[in-house]
Amino acid sequence: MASMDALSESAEMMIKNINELAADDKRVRTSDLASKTELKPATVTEMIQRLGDLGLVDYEAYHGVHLTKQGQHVADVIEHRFNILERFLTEILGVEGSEAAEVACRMEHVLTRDVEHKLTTFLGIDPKKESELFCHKININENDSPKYLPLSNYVKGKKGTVKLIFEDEELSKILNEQGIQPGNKIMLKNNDDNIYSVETDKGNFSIDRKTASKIIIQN
Amino acid sequence: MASMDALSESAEMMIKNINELAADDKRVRTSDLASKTELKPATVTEMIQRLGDLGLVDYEAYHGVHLTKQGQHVADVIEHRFNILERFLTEILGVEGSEAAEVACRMEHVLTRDVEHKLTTFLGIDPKKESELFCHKININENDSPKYLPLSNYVKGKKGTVKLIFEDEELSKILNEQGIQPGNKIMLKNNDDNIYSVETDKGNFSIDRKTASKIIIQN
DNA sequence: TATATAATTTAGGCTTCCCTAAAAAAAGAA
DNA sequence: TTCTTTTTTTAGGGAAGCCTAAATTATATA
Repeated sequence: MASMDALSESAEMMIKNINELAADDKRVRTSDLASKTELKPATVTEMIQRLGDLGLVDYEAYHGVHLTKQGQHVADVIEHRFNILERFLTEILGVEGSEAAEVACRMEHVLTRDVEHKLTTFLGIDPKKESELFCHKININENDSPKYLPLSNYVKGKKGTVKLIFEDEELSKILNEQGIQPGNKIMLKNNDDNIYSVETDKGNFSIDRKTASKIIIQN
Repeated sequence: MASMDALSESAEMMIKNINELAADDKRVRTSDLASKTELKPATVTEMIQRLGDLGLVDYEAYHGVHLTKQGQHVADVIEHRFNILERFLTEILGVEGSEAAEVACRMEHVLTRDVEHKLTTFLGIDPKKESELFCHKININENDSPKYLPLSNYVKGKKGTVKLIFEDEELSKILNEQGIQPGNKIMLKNNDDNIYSVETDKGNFSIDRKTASKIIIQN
């Protein structure tokens, strides 16, 4: 197995792009890689020849490339690292989408396996179940006449839009980072006594009643 | 102000090392940089000449370098980024020390200012107070405005209110039974490495760092 | 002070990664 | 099928970063 650590960022990016352009089992063409990477065709040729020498890519002159088993493995690792970094940046830190993608794209090349695993676990994903990474879908159910209610009075299992958060800048900031901000959809998954379990597009978490009472929801 | 983004990782590393070797106002010698960076002296000369051309370093042939104001600024930013990344990796993710340092040292060059700020805030540090950055402890005074921190970062002996528990309904249930639920007061009695001893109104018990990192406390 | 030793720089070479321009091959059209 | 157009490769060049070996400058010592 090729030791990933030897690969440059450029080489890894080329592998990533080959992977993203690969449809069916079709070979990826130089010109497609050139436009995707914004490099000149001659540069792409040079790079894929190098990757060919490394056994990461099956290169045939004038007939494009496709990833070898080793190359595919590298691509998978990079994709995984990108995904968890992007999720961490957007869901935990609240970094805006396109910037998160850019930074994740730079960071993906310097993660170690250990850091990758620990970050994956931190995000609440079982590192063994790769599949979880790629499905974070949210069910949308349409509702009836608009009502404004504090989240503390809201209906279990119901989805609504955050309209207002009372006072407390510090609290707002924390809530914002978790996807609770005016305009966003959230769902009250469960509540008993003092605990309100909420699902937002940034994930799940729990808040107390007092906090919930400060969040006004429109269904 | 020099636009950081133009600098290569190598250049930034050289600036970082110059900064770390600078004592008093003494100029840093080529040979010292060579041994610290594990580069050959000729390579160091070449690099510091380039940095000189960029105005980041005051270079005088045969008499070493010292950072210009611009260079010092770059060094400060990098040091800051390294510190918060290292803290995040060790304190939040639980990455072992030397690996955390290595990864932080690679990542420090690809952070944007926004991500840097958000990560700093996440660690419970006010990004505006630079000074806090360099003291490895988080101090919370009685009269501070409310701060939200992961329990894994909280202050030993300090009482705070649980605000939020990330993810994982299973975990929430278990914690709830132990008195860790949003709205409740808890105290971090002690922590070493991976074990966090907590006192709640239901008694005392211990959790691991990973779990502690998912519990957000407000002082 | 003169000279030996140590530190530094210059000179020249190599690889990666980028480019442009020209040649070669493949694909499309007549 | 032949010829034109498009795609791809080759050839050659430049900057960044690394190197070794040789020349140069500074420093230490006799």
